[in-house]
Amino acid sequence: MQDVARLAGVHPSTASRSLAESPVRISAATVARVRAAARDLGYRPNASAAALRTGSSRLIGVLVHRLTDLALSTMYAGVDAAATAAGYSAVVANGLDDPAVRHERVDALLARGIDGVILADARLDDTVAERLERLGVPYVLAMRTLPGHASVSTNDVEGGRLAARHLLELGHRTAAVAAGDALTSTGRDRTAGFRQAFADAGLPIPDRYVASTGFGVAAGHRAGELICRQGPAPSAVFAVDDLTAVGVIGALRDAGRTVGTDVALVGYNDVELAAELPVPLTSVRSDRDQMGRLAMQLLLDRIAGRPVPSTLLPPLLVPRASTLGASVPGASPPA
Amino acid sequence: MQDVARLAGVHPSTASRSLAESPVRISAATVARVRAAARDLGYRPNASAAALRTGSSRLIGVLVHRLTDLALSTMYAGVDAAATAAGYSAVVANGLDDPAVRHERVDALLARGIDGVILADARLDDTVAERLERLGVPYVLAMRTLPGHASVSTNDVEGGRLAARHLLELGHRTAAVAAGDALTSTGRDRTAGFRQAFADAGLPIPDRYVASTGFGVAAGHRAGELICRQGPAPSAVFAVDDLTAVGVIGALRDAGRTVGTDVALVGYNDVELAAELPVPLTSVRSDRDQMGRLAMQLLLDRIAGRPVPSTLLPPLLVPRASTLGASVPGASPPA
DNA sequence: CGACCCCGATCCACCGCCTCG
DNA sequence: TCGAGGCGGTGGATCGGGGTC
Repeated sequence: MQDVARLAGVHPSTASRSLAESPVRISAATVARVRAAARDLGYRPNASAAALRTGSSRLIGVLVHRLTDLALSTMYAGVDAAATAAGYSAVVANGLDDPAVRHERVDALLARGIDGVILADARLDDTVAERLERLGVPYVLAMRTLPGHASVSTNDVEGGRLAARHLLELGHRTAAVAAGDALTSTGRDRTAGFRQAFADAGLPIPDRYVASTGFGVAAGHRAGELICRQGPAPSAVFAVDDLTAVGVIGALRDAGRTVGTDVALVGYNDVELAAELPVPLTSVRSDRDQMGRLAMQLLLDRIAGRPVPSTLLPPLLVPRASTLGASVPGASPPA
Repeated sequence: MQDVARLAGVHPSTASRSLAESPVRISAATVARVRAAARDLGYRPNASAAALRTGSSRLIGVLVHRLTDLALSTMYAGVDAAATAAGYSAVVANGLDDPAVRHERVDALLARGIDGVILADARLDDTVAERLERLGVPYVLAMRTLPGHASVSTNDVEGGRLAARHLLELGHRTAAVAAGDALTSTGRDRTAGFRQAFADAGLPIPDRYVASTGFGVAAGHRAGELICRQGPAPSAVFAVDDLTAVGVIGALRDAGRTVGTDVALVGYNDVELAAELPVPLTSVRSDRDQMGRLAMQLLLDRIAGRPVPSTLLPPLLVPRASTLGASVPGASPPA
């Protein structure tokens, strides 16, 4: 800054003002001169100094349970894009769904002086959101919701219903659910919407067909195994997450059943690979890029002290061969 | 700090030194008293102030092309674990394989005063690594290599050879390659190792069977389409990345061919979902968690001014049904 | 012609921590 | 163990010069 000021022939504070987004009380000529000098010198403001002085680090924290979850990493891409555009940088922390780890990671973020947090790993049984609230740290939930906290998510109850109606229309009368984690809104709401639609059709789904083994490939495999062990075998399975669905595919395969032929399968999120599987996977699409961008936008609003509303993004069913190709025993095909 | 010092009944500078990792010239009793006071007050040192004063932000940057690449997100998990253990935080930046974007993101990282960079998106045609070198910013390459720069990666030439030998042993005499991005070491080396092994067996692979369409599901689909357009159809395909392999599966399916039955397919990285596909995918395993941890370790060494060696991790072939189940036209099955 | 005002630039104290003397 | 200075920006307070009535 000293150097820039010297080169431009002005006082450092004048240089500082000239470099601000919208310089005030500085002549256009001076601004131009200073900016040219800054460019020539390759000047880069020291973020630590600015943060110390202003009290704002322009750093935000993003808490996820695992970044290897495809749905989360695509959501994060949206956060990153919006954050970068607003001059913020994002620090991601893996919470691993362990309460102790999550609080530790939040501690580390707070010590960094982050301006706000995007909580993408909210759980019904934990207190990270409450703690942020109590500490007065701006935060917004993404992907998962929690009553009383602002969030951006897909309308998961509706998404579950969409999956169910699709299967019902195809003539299915029994279905199982790989329900993810029962302590997350995503697992709970998608499952609830699905079961509700079946119940509304007079075909309630017994609890033993609902396997809450968690999210991810391995968890999906376990869910598939549990479901296969129940008799009689359902003609359809709803997995509340696409990678979980892939695990289900593996377990069904091991049990000698073929998805898309003798079992229908619906996933959730519509990640890119769903369409490329040997039997393309029917999935409920969520707009995760939008979710991430919106979450960042809301966080900026909260940081600015504006009140923020929760937002529900609409889900969209994308039918593919994993349901369209499956036969429905004991039912006539739809018109 | 003032508060902590007051509560402990000492001078702020004494408190500061008591809170240091290994306090010097302070009595044990004082250290204990100060630390107790800090704990009671929930004292959190201001990272910006410390960074400004010491010149070290304890922040590192990680450059990836996309975090939605499963291989990279698992690698990042290793980086994150090692960084956290060492008291560092990682800022991830998506470079999107666009040179301009990458340099911009590096600019942003530098402005943050990051202590070092893990470059996981190195390309043969670009200059980010050179620039970091020139600027004197400590950095280490991960996943991809570049001649003359320290890196941690899988021995990709060997990995390609493993894939080829496996197919050769099964009796395949023709193969195509979904070769990823030709300007990355991962695409280039894996492909080179594979072709070399086929050439060594007297079965060189013509260029038209090598599709360098990039990484990822969509790129894999394009590669599969290109390969299908060539005649005669090869009995095996090697995709240099598992998600790319999934795209290949989709394209082959669209062309009426079935992986594991009439085409053998080998992927790379052995991501978790490979084993769960309807036809489990043979893949060359890379230890990406280890890769990330090691990269962080090497970066810390470089930050400390120690010279660092490049490291090659050994690949491991994991045979599954996508190759074991495929018939080999015109060849007798292996003994 | 003098008093006043306003705009552009400058001065300086300070953010919180670290470390030398 | 204490005291003080300074890391590098920031922004309120202040100053000065030129135009205006």
